[in-house]
Amino acid sequence: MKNTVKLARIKANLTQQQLADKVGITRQTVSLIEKGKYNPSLKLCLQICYAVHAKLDEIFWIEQEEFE
Amino acid sequence: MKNTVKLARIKANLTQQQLADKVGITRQTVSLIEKGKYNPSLKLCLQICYAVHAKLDEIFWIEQEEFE
DNA sequence: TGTACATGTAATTTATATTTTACATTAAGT
DNA sequence: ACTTAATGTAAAATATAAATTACATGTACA
Repeated sequence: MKNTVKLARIKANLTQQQLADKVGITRQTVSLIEKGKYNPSLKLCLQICYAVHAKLDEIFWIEQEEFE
Repeated sequence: MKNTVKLARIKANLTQQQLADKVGITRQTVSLIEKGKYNPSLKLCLQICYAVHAKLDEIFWIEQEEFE
């Protein structure tokens, strides 16, 4: 699950730990999501969006051609 | 997890079963997602988007104020 | 009537996201 | 050198999404 969470997080000036705290998940989960190794739930995606002031498509959209 | 999947599905002229087949999930899962009783994975959200020709924010975005 | 389609939903099982605990690496500051 | 913050990652446990099976309702249509 490729995404731009890392970029958005840095733009929001947050460490993985700070983002994790804001969202209420663990730092490990943030790390794995940024690395594209997880398929996060919609709820989590939305919470990340709120934390970094972005919308879903900015961070999580993947064109169908490059999906999987 | 409120969303507009049902609307988008009907606009795309698909039954729950047809959408389920396109996405590769069961009809029950589609029903439960439409009813907001599931918290679908990002992968599933994207596949639904592709099937109904929409983007994530059109179907799954929830403003923070009305989140949960 | 009766049959088929579309949908809602419940119980159980299975797959997998996420947590927890833990250890490693790198870079910055002392 | 030493410490600390930030990050990557692995193994085992837990939580939960999703599948499976099954049954119920309403509607349209013969």
